[in-house]
Amino acid sequence: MATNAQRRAQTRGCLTNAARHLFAEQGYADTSTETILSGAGVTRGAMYHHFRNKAELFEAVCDLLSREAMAAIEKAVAGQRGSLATLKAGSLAWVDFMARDDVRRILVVEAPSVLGQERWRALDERYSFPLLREGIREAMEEGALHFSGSAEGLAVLLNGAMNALVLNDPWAENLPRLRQDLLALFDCFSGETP
Amino acid sequence: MATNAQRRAQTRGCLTNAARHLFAEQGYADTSTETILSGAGVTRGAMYHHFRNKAELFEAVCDLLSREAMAAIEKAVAGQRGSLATLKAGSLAWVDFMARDDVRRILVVEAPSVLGQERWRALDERYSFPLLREGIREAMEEGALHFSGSAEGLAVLLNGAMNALVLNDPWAENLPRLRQDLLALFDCFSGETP
DNA sequence: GAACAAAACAGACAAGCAGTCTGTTTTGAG
DNA sequence: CTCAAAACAGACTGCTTGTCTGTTTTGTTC
Repeated sequence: MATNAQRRAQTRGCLTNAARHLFAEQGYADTSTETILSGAGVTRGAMYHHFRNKAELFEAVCDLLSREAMAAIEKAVAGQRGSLATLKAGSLAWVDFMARDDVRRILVVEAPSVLGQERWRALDERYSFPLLREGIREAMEEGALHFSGSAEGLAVLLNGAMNALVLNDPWAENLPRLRQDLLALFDCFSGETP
Repeated sequence: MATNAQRRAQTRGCLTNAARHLFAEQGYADTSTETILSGAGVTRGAMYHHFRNKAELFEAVCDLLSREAMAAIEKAVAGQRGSLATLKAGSLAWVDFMARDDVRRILVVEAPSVLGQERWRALDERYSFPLLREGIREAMEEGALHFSGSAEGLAVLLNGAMNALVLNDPWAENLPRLRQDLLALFDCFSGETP
């Protein structure tokens, strides 16, 4: 007594939910589809009806996490005034979300390899990257940010810097210090001489 | 009529050489050990005598490429005068080396996932990262670089920025522009107002 | 240089895995 | 009510990795 759309959402939800936890714990390669199936209470046939292969299920998990990241950023940005403050708040929210063990493992460590460079890039382009790029562009146009290169280029560089911040700190022990360093980096563009 | 050391070097060399090309072409997961074995002209027993598993062979390839990267950096740095110029030249050499299709695929895209975050970090720490960190420290001490955060932190951020530069440009089509943006980023710390 | 040990190698083998395939049940449309 | 399509079930297959036992080659010691 369920509509097809409901059945679909239910099955896919169970799968992505079970998969996100298992991928986060054991990584993509060490998580067998069998385990996901029994964790989700779904059969093989059902899974391959909804996803072409294991990698596509992984991508669905990435989409899920990316949407959660967006929500976290938008929440952090909501109360901010001024393009630079907004940019900083959004960036810190992104870093804090990505630094979570499960998120980091899936979106930062495994995703490039599992999805391949292009699909990984497309994922970023679909979610957080435009936010960062437009935030930078806006701040530059308002004169709150000075950079002699392109806004797009600066966005790529800062995006990578934040990624590294997360990746170079396996247990988030240095996170507070690195967050400060990131803010210091932003200040280098805002006209404040250190 | 070969010494054990020679036999060892020969077999390991054949394996890492075959593996580096195959991993670069098809990625880690899609390259079977069978293919590597026949490509290297080595048997299964020999391979597992020298490497505990496939991942350890991959790590040997990473070490090989990292050493080549070091050589490229040291060559580029050789004729430079001044800590900032040295830092810039070394960084660009690193970027150019990493932007190579084979190197990027193995060291940037696949390595974090295959080695795991910690071993990947250890790899960086063993090779290029100390060079970058010490270059930055030196430039800061000489007053050629100004940054209100820590040298270590700035090294992490810049390292990530360069990584992203490579990763966000799948076919190196924007590399010249992004190289310029990277130099512009360095200038933000060198006291030059854009 | 013979005998013994250790390193290097060979290749058959087993367990596990991803994806396929055929058949069944459930929903939707007319 | 009927037929088509979506959703699901589960057996099955070919491939892959790592292991295991045995063989060859090198090194060492007397």
